[in-house]
Amino acid sequence: MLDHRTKVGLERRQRTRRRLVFAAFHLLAERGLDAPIIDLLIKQAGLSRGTFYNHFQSERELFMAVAAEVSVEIIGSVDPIVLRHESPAVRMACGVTLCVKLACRYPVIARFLANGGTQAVFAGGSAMQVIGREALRGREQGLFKVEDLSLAIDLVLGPVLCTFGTLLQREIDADYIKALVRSILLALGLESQLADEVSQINFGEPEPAEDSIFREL
Amino acid sequence: MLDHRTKVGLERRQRTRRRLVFAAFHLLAERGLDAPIIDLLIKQAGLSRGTFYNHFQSERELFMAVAAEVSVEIIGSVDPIVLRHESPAVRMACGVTLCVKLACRYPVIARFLANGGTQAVFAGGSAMQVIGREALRGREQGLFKVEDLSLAIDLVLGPVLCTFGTLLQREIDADYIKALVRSILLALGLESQLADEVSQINFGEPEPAEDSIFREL
Amino acid sequence: MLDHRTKVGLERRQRTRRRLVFAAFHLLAERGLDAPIIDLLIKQAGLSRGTFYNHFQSERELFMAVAAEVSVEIIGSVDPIVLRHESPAVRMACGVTLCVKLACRYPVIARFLANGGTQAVFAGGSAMQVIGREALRGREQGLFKVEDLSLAIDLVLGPVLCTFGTLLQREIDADYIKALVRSILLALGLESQLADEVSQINFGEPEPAEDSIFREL
Amino acid sequence: MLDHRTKVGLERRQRTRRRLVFAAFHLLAERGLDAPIIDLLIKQAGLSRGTFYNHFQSERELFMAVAAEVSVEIIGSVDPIVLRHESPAVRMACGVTLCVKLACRYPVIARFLANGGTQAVFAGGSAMQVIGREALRGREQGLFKVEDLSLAIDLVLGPVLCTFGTLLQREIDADYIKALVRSILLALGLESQLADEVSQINFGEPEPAEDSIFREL
DNA sequence: CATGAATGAGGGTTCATTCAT
DNA sequence: CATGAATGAACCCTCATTCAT
Repeated sequence: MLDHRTKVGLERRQRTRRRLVFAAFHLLAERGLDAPIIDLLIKQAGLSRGTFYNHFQSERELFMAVAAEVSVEIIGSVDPIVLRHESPAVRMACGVTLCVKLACRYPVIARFLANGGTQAVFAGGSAMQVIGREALRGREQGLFKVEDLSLAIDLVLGPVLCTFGTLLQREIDADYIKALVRSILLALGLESQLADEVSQINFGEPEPAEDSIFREL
Repeated sequence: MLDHRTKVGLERRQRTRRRLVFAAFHLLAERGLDAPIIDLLIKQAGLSRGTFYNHFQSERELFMAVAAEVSVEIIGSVDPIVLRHESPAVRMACGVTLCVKLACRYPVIARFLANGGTQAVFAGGSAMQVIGREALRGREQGLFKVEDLSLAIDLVLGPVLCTFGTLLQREIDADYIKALVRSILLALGLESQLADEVSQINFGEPEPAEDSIFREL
Repeated sequence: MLDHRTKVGLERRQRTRRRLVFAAFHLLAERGLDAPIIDLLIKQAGLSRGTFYNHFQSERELFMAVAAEVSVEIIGSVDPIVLRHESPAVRMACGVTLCVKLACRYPVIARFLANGGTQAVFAGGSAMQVIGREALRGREQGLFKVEDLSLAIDLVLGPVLCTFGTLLQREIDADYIKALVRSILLALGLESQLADEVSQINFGEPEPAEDSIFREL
Repeated sequence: MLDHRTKVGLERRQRTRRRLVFAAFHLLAERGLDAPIIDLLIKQAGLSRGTFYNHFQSERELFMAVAAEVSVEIIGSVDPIVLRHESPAVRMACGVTLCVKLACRYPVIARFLANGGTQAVFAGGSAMQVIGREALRGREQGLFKVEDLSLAIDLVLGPVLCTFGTLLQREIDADYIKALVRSILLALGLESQLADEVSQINFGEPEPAEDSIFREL
């Protein structure tokens, strides 16, 4: 009996928290990471100030939660598909392709990360970890030639983040993405012919969760 | 007589404005582009609130002025040396190398651009123009293979901006820069062997003006 | 339970708002309608800056609220007594008499309206409506001879506002008011003998609410 | 020789001062008596800040100078014509008529006095003196019945100032002015028939000086 | 645990006035 | 006597956070 009440309460709490993170993500994407959002946030979420502070001790904490959630959901939409492949080169291509496709389908992601830049990526964290993982394996297998791991990450992350900026200003199509992927693989030192082949693979679509925070308001 | 007075006044005005831009640049780099800085700014510049608003109608206008000045001074320190070379590949290598070296010598530049990301680069403007110029020539000469101009720019700008973030966290040496340059040239589609050769050239040092805003406080 | 909490909150809010309007009215009367008053206002009301802006979006909005409240309270103190009479001439006499008496008892009213002049009266609004109402009826009954309604209003409002200025500089007694009333009625075209009679009526005293904003600080 | 130089200098000084008063008058009328005007003022007058402060010690002093000048010029445009008549009643009618006509021709006057209300009139000063003069004579000759001099002034000034407000909102014609004059005379206690006759007199037009500050910019 | 009224430090901006040239 | 760069007190307003109910 008490267990039940506790459980119901916890679920409700989680739902409320999610509503806040969802609304905050869209507001931060739209208005920038330093914009004041609490007033609008609680309005959009239909909650009171007090409730907000019951869930997050500060605005900063909210931002961290959003960045983490964005990170988790991107990885969650992309990595399971990436892991179906073996070769680090294919995996890297797959990851980049699906991330950009995801951002095309939900431009709010591009806006959030373009606005937030480094800050947002670092706060989220896991992106770098995943890129690093494949960069390392690729080097071990002699596919990639870049020695320095952090350089390898920059070579992937830099163009992808810039592409987010680009796709907010004009349509980008499958060919654009393929060219981007090919260039990134070349930058990492993959042989030209391999890069050509790998960048031509069709990786399907990213698969965000049903109730993803990326969905439109 | 009147000319003299006018001239003295104008010079004075220019000096004051420069003091403001100088101090603002360092503060924005340190505290982020959205941080409130006017209070500290006028304190550091040793000027009054009113003086600030005699020179800039708003904080935003100050930011634009700083971004423009940063852009002008970077280009001014780098482009004259870049233009001594002929080949677009060499020029691109030279430009990237000198920019990163400049940021190594004056990390405040890295901080400003890493913090400001896209915003700061766009506001300044000229960087993209210069990259675009060489990307175009390189393609015309069959050196680079990337069709889309904005993609080419992203492939250069992205890794460089990320490198600015990296050099704030740890030392990066000449080899790191060479590896970066080589990767960027590869990404643009330059032949592997050429990329190797070009990235080995020694481009000397950037030459910022004596009274550059980059100098330490 | 929830109703109770809501009700208590609302009452509290209303009390706070009233404190702000009250203090603002006295400050505006003392220092003029264009004077900066927020600092003193919140000090006198014992409230914080934020509270002020929770109740009024801007200083202008505060002024409008004060003007409206002044208008409502003057009408509320005077009109019920005016309406006990039938004849437009008597009503007009009654209204003018009671308004001037009210201003004599609470010179802060005179100060507010003398300072604010037209602006304050217009913003409040209702004064002109009430005067217009009686001017119209008086003309319909052939008592007043002034054709143009706005002229009729000016003939009443002008002298009364000037009288507010006068009573701030020297005492004015019942006879002064009677002379004023008589002159206004004559100006409107009332027959001389009637004007004499009507201006001799004793109209008692205005009856402001207990917690009127007119009361002294 | 020196006399000549001195004289030329003084004349220049007077012209400069006049330019300032002229521009200030129009700005104050347009933007209100509490509006900041110095920046625009010196711009419109084509003078420097320093020059302004060579002529007026403070903004307040400028305002006083403008109010005085307005007063002098109104009286100067109207009183010479008023004094052609003998009867206080006719003179009062003449003065009111010409003042209102003047404000119709130069609405900037109405704006200045409507905005400034009592303040502007008092600061200027002389209006009340002239009205008082005729009110007194009229009473001595048994034409007017109002005992209290300041009440008499209020009965004239009040409606006239209100009329200034009215003429800013809609056209007023000769009949409107005649009705206004008639009402004012009645208010002062003039016999009805006389009031009718006097208010029908055609008083011509006010005669402002060639270089009056009232002229359009 | 929810509510929303109240808080107040902190920010950007204005503008009358001064003063070195 | 003219100039206009510089001054700084004073102002309006925001918004993250607290806390009594």
